[in-house]
Amino acid sequence: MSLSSRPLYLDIADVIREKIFQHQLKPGAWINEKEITQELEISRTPLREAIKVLAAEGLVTMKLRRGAYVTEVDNQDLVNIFEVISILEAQAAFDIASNANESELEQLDKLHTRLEKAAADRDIDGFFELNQEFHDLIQQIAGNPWMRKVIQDLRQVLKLQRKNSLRKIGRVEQSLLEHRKIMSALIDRKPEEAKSLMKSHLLQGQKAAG
Amino acid sequence: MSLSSRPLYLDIADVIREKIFQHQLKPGAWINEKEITQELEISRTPLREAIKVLAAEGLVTMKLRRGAYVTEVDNQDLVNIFEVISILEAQAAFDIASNANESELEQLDKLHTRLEKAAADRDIDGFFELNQEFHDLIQQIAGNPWMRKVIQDLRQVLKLQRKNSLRKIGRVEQSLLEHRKIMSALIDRKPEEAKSLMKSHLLQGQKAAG
DNA sequence: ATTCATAATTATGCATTCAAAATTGCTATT
DNA sequence: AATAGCAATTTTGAATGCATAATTATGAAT
Repeated sequence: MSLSSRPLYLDIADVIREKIFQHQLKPGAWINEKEITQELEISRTPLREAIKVLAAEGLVTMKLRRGAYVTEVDNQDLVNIFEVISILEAQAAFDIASNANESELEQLDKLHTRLEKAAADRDIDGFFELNQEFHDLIQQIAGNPWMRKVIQDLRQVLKLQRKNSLRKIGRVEQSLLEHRKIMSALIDRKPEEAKSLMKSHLLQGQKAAG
Repeated sequence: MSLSSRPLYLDIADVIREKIFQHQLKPGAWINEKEITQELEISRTPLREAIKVLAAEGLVTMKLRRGAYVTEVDNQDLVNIFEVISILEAQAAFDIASNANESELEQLDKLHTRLEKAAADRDIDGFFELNQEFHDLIQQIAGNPWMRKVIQDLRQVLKLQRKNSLRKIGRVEQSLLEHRKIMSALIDRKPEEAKSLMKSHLLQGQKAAG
């Protein structure tokens, strides 16, 4: 075998990450190495390397001599993480309003249209996915890969907590409204407005989650 | 033995991290596993786990089937990293000016005094260390551990590039001047001023480095 | 001497093994 | 029946072993 194009531990990290997001492994749960090695038919070596990667991402927490546990985030963590994300994404929105070219704005607008459709269809899961995509596209266009990585990692940690704010009644509509305003500010090239709209949009999301 | 209070791979990560910062391992250099295992008299297993931790921190870069290399940061990386740091630290300064208590401000002031002394003594290395401490204390007091972690990781990556801006003539004095102003803004409880001073302070540092 | 092909060496990725610590289960005592 | 102490089991942390890919060395042909 082993003509794989990427090392096994990365694939394993992906599998575990998914298990965590699907809540097959819930926050606080112990990660049973033996069980996973048997299920995936691998040895403990790449599994343990994968766990270290997830620990660095903040998804799991290592305890000395007692293995790895899915990270539990409390309300204070949510507040703190949202603070970082909102500051950075607000800046990204500012940068895009200032510097993005037309085709980039068009990409955003297209994605936004799909977001509108998902909302109209009451497709909450689809909306959630597209929402993530939207925010990541903003990072992509803003063009700071380090910022993007920081936000991706933090958004992952947010996903640990499944009381997805979008499930609150009215939140999808509210969120969409905010998105529309942000899009307008970007297209109209109003950096300061885009920035403050994005910031309050994210802080709204936090309030809805908390 | 092995009545150690922390797992071996963390110690090993520390050793390699130091080697990187001391430029014993220079950016772009291949990390020779065998050499390190022999030098530290350990096996490859914890070493490889340590390398994964460093990779997650951004200090080393893995290449499939050809091992790990010390990360090389180019000028664009510097710009991007400084952007993230400056945005976040500016916010932290804002928060401190708004919310820190007297004893916290005193701690900062004390550290600042030591910074002044190092500068007066022309102790550039000491100044560098204390400067790091100062910025980290700000994070500590601002009280957002997620933000602190993000900044710590990014600052580490900055340290890869040794053309330490403080070695430029006049930069220590300039930096000190900026610090003084920041301290004043904090003590005078002027959040907006602290924020913008901190931001320009960090962007100055970037310019000096670039 | 240079280049190409091939053999030898080395390094990586992963599996297996081993030792020490932690957990669980059992027995004896009250 | 509850608990303390000890034995058995499980699990973690780390070392060793092995297969394959990558690199280097060797040598033949031009």
